Amino acid sequence: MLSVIFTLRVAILPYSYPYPHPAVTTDIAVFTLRAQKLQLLLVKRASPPFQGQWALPGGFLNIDEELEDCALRELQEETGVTGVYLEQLYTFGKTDRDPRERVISVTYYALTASDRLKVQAASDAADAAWYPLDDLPPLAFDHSSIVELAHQRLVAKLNYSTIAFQFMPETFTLTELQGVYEILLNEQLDKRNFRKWILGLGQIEETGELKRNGNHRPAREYRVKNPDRVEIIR
Amino acid sequence: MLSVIFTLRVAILPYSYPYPHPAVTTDIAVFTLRAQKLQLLLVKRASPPFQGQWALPGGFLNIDEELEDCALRELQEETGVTGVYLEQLYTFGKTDRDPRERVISVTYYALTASDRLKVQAASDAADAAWYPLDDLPPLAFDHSSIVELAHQRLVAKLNYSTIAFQFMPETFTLTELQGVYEILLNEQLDKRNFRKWILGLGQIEETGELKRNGNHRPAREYRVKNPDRVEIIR
DNA sequence: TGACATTGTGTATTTCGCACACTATGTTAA
DNA sequence: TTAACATAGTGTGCGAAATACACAATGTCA
Repeated sequence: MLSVIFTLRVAILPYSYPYPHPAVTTDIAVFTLRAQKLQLLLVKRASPPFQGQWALPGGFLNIDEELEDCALRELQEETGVTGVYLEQLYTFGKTDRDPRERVISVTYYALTASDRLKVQAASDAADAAWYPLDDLPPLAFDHSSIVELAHQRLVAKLNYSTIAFQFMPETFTLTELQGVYEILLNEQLDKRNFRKWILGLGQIEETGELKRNGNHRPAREYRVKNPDRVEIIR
Repeated sequence: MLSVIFTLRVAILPYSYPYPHPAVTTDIAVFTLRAQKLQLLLVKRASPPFQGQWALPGGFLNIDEELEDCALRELQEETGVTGVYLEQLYTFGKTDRDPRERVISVTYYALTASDRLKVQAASDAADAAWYPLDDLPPLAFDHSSIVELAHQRLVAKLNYSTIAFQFMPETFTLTELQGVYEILLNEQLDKRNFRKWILGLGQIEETGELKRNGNHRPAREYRVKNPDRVEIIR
């Protein structure tokens, strides 16, 4: 009839709290802008559960590894992506979120400029690819909730921080920057008001160069004064 | 000379990831307003490490327990406090944050009205008490960082949510409510502007009663329309 | 019934967000 | 060389919201 096999593993652990411990993972929602769309980095799962389904990059925490290092390592191992802006998002721990065992996932979201990217599936995943956020495949586990929360956080932060600069290449024009905000906010912005506002923040400066891009007037190039910090504004 | 005793415990665990798992705890920063001050709920540790030192209430997650339930349970067990407003804060996981073993702490912060409180040290703690936030004793582990972050979050939320209502008793006067904001923001507010603003939010309503409180004109009583929800405003 | 202590109220000013249209300039092709 | 092109770059006016500011109203208590 039906055989139920229940696997018991014996582990020798140096701890002082003699009760079963949950597994801890990190999962990362990496966003970028490609082809005028907000896109999300996914990996195809190489093994069960959810084998063959798309999921966020992520994996188990090593016992002597910092949480953030784990997120960056998994990202690198599974997708080859490095050098992203990373921020902790939320910790998901529903008892039934993983069929194998109790798993607590500390989730992060990350942003990166599309010109920095070399995505390639690495050892731990069968495949890695960018998907437009408005056209995602079904995701494994509770990863849809993670993505939704990450997207909310990202949009909320546009209004009171310089987080959008994380999507920009080293130099850019004001028109390009405005385009980024328009994609993220999903609405058209007024050119004069946008420029007044963004320059008023005092977070970008002219490079002195002009960017030529077609048979028309070239645009001034700007750079972010503090590209590695996300500043709180207002 | 010096004996180093290294305890190894053998655990039989039904999991599929054959590597050592960290312990997972929750810690909770509970705030209330007492004696015109923002105060924090602390417990005195009954056992090592940091035995006898003050710490946030909290403890180990049961393997089949939801994270939030764990926070509420530990709070109840260690301090007797129940019925608070609870929100996830951040997950702390530095490899060296606990001398015993690797511990990932999912932290929460909580708010409660001072009239709801019956604090008493329960089984798991030697003592429990409120301390003014501006006069805290040294805290165990990395709990100072947790408190600092929780306080930041609380103050930030005052500006764009109705979180301050969580400190109010069932009915209150506008003067009392203004006092709460003044304590939390640590600045004086203009009475007319405050009333215009707070009534404009449409989140409180008159009870119809008057509150007598001395030899002077009584004040109208108000209640929160939705006391269990924290609304995002603006 | 009058002194007291706190409640409750309005207006003027400044600041910020938002709507709105034309001139400037480098490129390219005739 | 010059004129058409395509995008870059710029200022002002209006309404809403935030802020500054002072006195009349009311229940209590002696």
